[in-house]
Amino acid sequence: MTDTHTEVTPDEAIVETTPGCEPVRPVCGIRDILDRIGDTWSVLVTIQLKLNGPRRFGQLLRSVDGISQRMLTVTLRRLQRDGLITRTVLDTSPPQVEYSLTAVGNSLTNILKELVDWAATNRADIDDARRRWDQSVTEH
Amino acid sequence: MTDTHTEVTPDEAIVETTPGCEPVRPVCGIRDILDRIGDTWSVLVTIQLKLNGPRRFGQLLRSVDGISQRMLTVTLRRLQRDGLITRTVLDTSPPQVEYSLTAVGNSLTNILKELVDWAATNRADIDDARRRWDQSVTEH
DNA sequence: CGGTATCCACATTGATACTG
DNA sequence: CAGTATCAATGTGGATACCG
Repeated sequence: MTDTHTEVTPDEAIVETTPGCEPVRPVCGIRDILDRIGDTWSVLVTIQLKLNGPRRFGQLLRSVDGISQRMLTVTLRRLQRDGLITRTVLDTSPPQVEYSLTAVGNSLTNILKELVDWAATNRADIDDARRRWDQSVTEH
Repeated sequence: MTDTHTEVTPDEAIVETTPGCEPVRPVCGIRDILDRIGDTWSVLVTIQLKLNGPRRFGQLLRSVDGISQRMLTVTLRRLQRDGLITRTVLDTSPPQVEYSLTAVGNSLTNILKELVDWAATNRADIDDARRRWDQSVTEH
C-alpha cells in the first residue's frame, strides 16, 4: 500500500458520508449547487440583496452593473427555484415586485462575503501570477 | 430621497473601495476570480489536493469522478496560471508530475470547505424547493 | 414596471485519437 | 505517465423586440 489515496467520488471525499449518494453518479450532486455560485450573476445579485435588503426588479437592474433585463430575470428565477430568494408582488399601481433573501439564502451570503473578500485580498497576487504565466507562454 | 439604494458597480458595493477599479468596466474584475470557483472541476480538484496533499496527474484523474483527461489538464493549467497550484516534474522514470497547493491556493480551500459544507447542509432544502418549483411550473 | 420570446455568438465541455 | 490536437455537442449569455 505505497500509493494511498482516497479512491472515492468527490463528494464522498468532501463530506465524510453522503447518505443516499450513489458513488456511480458523476460528481454526485454538489456541483449543481456550486453551479449557482459559479454563474455570472447569482453572486452579484445575492450580495445586492444582502447589502441593501429587499429590492425591486428595476432597482436590481440598475445596481448590478452590466446585467441585462433577460439575465436578471433568469438569475432571479434560478435563485427563486432554489429557495434562496422570495418574490413578492406589491399591491401598488403599477404593480411592483420585490425580491428578498430567504433564511437559507441569507446563510449563503455569509460565505459569499468571505469568498468575495478573499478575491479582493488576493486579486493582486493572482493578477501577477497570470501575467507571469502569460508572459512565459508567449515567450515559449 | 425616497428611493435610496447603492447606485454603484457591483464590486464597489461588495468591497467598500476598490483602488484602481473603473466604475465603467462591467463587473470590474471580481468575476474572473469567481469564475475559477464556478467552473465545473476547479473546486473538486482543489479539494482533492487539500484532502490528500500533493497528487500526481493520474491519481487526480482517478479520484475526481467523471473528469476527462482533457478537462483535468485544462483545469490544472488554469489553477496553475492563477498561482493556486504548482506543477513539479519528478525525476523518475517514466517522469511523473506532481501538483500541490500554493499558500494562496490553500487559503482558498478553507472557504471552499465552508461552501461545500453549506451545500451539503442545505442540499435537502434546496432539492425540496426545486421540486416544489418544478411541480408548480408543470401544473401552471 | 416587470417581465417573455426569439435568435444568435461564443465559451465550455466531452469524445476520440495520437505523442514524447 | 502525462499530456496535446481536433472536432462536435451543448450551454450560457447578450441584443432586440414585444407584452400585460
